[in-house]
Amino acid sequence: MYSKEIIKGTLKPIILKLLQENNRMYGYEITQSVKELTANKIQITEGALYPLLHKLEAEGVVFTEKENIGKRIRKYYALTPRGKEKTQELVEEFIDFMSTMKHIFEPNLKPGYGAA
Amino acid sequence: MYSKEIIKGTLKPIILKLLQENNRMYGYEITQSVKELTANKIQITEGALYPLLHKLEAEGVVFTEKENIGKRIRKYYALTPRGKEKTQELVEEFIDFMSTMKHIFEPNLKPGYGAA
DNA sequence: ATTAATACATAGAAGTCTTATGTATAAGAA
DNA sequence: TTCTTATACATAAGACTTCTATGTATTAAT
Repeated sequence: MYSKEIIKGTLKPIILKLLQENNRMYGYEITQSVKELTANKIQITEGALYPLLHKLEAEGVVFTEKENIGKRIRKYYALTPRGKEKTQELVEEFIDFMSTMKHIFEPNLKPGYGAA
Repeated sequence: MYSKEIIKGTLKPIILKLLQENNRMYGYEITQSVKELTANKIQITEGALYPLLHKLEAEGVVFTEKENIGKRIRKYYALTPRGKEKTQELVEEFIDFMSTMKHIFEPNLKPGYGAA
């Protein structure tokens, strides 16, 4: 597990990137997906996830579909057309940002190496 | 300039990394250095920088030396021995974190490619 | 003479995420 | 069958980080 501070600011990009690749996902699925993808190094807490998903829905970035799984309700989230555009921009910005950070933290490597 | 949210959580790692490489730096120098290193994409605000430097000093991570430049006071910051250890850990964690993020955002690349 | 750059600092507000808590169903273990 | 764990949603209060705005003062440039 990474220290909390280091992860700040990455929640939204991660969620949107996952939705970009998976068409639709439900909250719990997102938490598990991130856990697996990061070998337990990042665990999204529900207290952070659900309010953010609600906010994204209110902003028109995602829309929801409810499904009944037995007696339980599952709420799927997917990107709206506008959400897809926003996500593409954010993902590109994030990749650029990581490239810049790499430049600071691994200055021995050639600039842009391994990045877009 | 990157959007504000994306930079969250990176201020401390960046500052400590710079101090690790430069022995000692003063506040304004840090802001300019980050500006140059990132081609104006990241500009550390003074309202974020100074309180953080003061906090790091209170925690024993950095110590200060004041110097008079003409009639102006310049306050240099440098890592304490303990600060050097902490910084090394944090820098390694950050590089690991970036590698994990790259794995999510550029899954077409081989894992660990270009990272430590 | 005025503006921009250098150089420090703090207060209040905004925003992000954590911790804690709550509800409820389904599956698996004892 | 009972208890625990996993699944699945949700919110409120607080901690923490960073921004915006403001303030002071010296030096360099126009």
